[in-house]
Amino acid sequence: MTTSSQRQTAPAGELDDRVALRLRQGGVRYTGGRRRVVRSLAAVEGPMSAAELTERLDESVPLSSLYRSLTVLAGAGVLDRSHDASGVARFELSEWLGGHHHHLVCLECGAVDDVDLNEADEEALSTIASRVAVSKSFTEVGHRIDIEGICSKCS
Amino acid sequence: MTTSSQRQTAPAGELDDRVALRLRQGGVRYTGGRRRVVRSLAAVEGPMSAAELTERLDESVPLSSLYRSLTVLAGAGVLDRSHDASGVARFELSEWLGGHHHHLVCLECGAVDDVDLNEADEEALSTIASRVAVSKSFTEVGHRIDIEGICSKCS
DNA sequence: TTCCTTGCAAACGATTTGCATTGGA
DNA sequence: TCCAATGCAAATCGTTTGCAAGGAA
Repeated sequence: MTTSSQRQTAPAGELDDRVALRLRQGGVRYTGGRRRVVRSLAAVEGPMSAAELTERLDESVPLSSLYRSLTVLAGAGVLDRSHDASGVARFELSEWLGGHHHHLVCLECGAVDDVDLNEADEEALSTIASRVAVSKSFTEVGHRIDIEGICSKCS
Repeated sequence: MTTSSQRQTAPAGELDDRVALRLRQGGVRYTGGRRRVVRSLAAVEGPMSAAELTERLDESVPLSSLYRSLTVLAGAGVLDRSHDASGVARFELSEWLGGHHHHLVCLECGAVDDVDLNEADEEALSTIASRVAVSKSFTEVGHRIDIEGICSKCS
């Protein structure tokens, strides 16, 4: 359930500023607990579960509080929530913070790796996605390819 | 949580035969209950939850039995399990039975619609996916685009 | 003071499992 | 006959919520 990759990472301070602004606009505080959650997620690649997050946060945060932070952050659009193969919720920075990317999902160990496409591929994909959306009278908000298979560790 | 679309549907009998063979090879029986599940899923577009399935199966099947059927069928590779926005499991025929397709996910009502790509787009997408997989030493088993947005009913 | 946030414990809901019964090859 | 499949009820487990205490504006 670990992950690795490379991605353009903005300075930590700038990240905090952007999140703080967003939360303020939503009328909620950017408290220490929420800040720790955001920083933890910014430090890893791939979405994390609440359980994994508590391990990373040395100071033991009660799960209920953690879930509340995650819920608030997701509601404010700071985090994206998805679900792994076993249905457990996983969180990652939203695209406007963490960048647009896709997922490699290992069917063996469940690890999720982030990948960026080169510009040409990304554009080709976006074109396909928006064409489909239009043909179905669907208002596209985003798209993502999930590539399923077996990661190098498991094969 | 409903859905609509078009897709090549094989004759019901042939579907049963293919599933029966697969299950026999896996050493499990193709019982009446399992047959009803498979037929229900073949009759709709988009993945269904266990709860939705019980409604469709007039004869009231206990949830526990239904879940056992779904687990067996997914384990045998007859069904694919995914999860909706709230983490509830949804099942659909595996691609070798139901055909390769992609999903339009409505962020408002949660409906999932199936979409087929034209040959050219599908090939372009496959090429991108396999190129990514290779570059990450990942053994690709499959891929799918999820297009998120607002469906025509909700907008 | 006034709300928002946090802890703790209890409540929830989807899914799973133990066990006894039923049913098909 | 014999083992897989099924029902029912109880158990799990991730996640949510009620309520009282703590904190920031």
